Amino acid sequence: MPADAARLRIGEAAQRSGVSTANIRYYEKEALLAPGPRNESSYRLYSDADIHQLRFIRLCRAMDMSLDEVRTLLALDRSAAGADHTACDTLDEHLTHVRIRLQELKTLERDLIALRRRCDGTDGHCHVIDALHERADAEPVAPPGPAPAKRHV
Amino acid sequence: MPADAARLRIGEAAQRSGVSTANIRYYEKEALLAPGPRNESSYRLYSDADIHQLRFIRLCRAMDMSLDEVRTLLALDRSAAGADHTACDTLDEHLTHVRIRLQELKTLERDLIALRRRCDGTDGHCHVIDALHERADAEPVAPPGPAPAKRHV
DNA sequence: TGGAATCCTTGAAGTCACTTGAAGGTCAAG
DNA sequence: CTTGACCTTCAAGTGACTTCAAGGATTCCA
Repeated sequence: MPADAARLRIGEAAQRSGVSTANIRYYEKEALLAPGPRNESSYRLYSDADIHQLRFIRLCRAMDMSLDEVRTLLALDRSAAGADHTACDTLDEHLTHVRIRLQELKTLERDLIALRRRCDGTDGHCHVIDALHERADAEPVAPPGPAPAKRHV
Repeated sequence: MPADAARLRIGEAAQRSGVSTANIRYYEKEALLAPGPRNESSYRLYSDADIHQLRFIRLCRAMDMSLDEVRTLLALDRSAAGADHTACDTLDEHLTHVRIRLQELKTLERDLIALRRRCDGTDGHCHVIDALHERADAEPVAPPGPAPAKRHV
């Protein structure tokens, strides 16, 4: 047995993982972290491996993955992954989401800058709202298509 | 009186504005659209001005403004705006949000690409999860600071 | 005239990833 | 012996919606 794994209570686990105590409990409820041992007062106890897993989840979330995507990765991890490329597929899909969102935001930034300029006009007045009204009339309504599909990014 | 404003029922209002019927009712509940007249069967009826306002809201939402920001703009619009620059301030704040988010997503994209490369490795195996594990250990936990503050973008 | 399809109404609950709150048990220090 | 920091549970709140259930209105076709 390696140096006895110190069992931490949820507060310190939170500090070391960067995941709040409430959030840790939430992840347990959502089956992203298996329920572990408790002490005689029903306090949850966490091992280094648990801390690592929490940090893993936090990292994935920082990359804007959904909890479902994280669940997929964790499951792959447990069940002898490496052979197939499911993790890659998950990642590729996610990368696609991020890129689409990036494009949208870039367009958005341009739009907002254009809008903003209406305020610095020659007459010292703010025409931002006027501009929005003009565009509300000009904007085409989504063509036939069945709504642009929601993403989680 | 100008050419009698045709009063549309919610379905056609939805089609012309690009806002779903359920969403139109939601906006009414959230006071983004004042409750208008009904016909003898309690069907909501919408004017061209209502359609315009719905498109205005949709445009703002497409720009990732929160309903609160949109409410601010609508209120300014009603109450003789133009004199002051509150709309501009709202817009500037929003632009800042968008730019921060843009930076985050760019970093994210780089990270994901780096991660993805672990799959095309020389040994034909997928090391994406390995890479995530390494980073979970390496990542510093947030310093003292009081959490990074939530944004709505 | 009957009946099916399509529209409209309401209110309630579901979504996602959490956070916040209430009400209480446990434990160490002063 | 009390204070305060920690832990427990369950419930409800957040934003911006969507979806569901149950029923009334309208319209079309045979």
